[in-house]
Amino acid sequence: MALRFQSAGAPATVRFVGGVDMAYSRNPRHATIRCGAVGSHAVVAAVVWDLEARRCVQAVSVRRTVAFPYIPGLLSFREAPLMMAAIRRITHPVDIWLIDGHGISHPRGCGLATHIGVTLNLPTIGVAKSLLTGWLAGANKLPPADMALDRLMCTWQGRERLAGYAIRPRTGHDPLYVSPGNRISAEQALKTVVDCLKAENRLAEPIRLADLLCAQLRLIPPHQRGRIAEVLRAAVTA
DNA sequence: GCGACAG
DNA sequence: ATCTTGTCGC
Repeated sequence: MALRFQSAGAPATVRFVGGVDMAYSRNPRHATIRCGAVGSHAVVAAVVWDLEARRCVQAVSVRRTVAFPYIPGLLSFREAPLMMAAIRRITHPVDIWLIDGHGISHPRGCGLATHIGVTLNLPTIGVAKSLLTGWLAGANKLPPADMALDRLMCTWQGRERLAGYAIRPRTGHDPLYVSPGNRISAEQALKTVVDCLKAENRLAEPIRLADLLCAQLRLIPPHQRGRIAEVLRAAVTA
């Protein structure tokens, strides 16, 4: 099958939603390298969330040395290789992936979620916590404080278009920016993310779980395989 | 030239 | 993202 960069090819039903996130830690062998810098370590966590049973069915992690610096607009060069390594470790079926970053809401229409989706030919959704580019329809620049949901507009390749949606899962908190990564429409992407929200949290559950895992795993020395396995095992809900 | 800039 | 004390807001 040829690689596709489009909204077609979406999953017929969405039950198992994957979530991926990353965190950085220091390289134990090179105390001089700052955390997050090239040469430091990165921890990736990937989880599978069962929307029907409302539980986590699998959790994996990958740890690697960071090879590319952070450059706004080029995040996928830094994080996509590691996230894809974690995704490949998942054995449980996954209908669609939630990626911590933007999809087509990107200066060139190709954010982290799009990059991963196209490369692996998987349905992906970008779920970002802040804006990289673009604006909200109706607003000039900043999201209105009382906004519940609004269209996210973006311009790339000289054309203005709907990039996704901004939603506010918790009133008073910052919005979440949802845009298609690959093989899904903006509307389907929005619905999927909303379905993954828990009333008490700002983040969609699959990404929140991956977030939590990373926060714990980054504090564990890489050689302590037992402790890492223990944390991953505890993340899977009975 | 100036400011903005996912994680 | 990560490093960090006190501090602003609900």
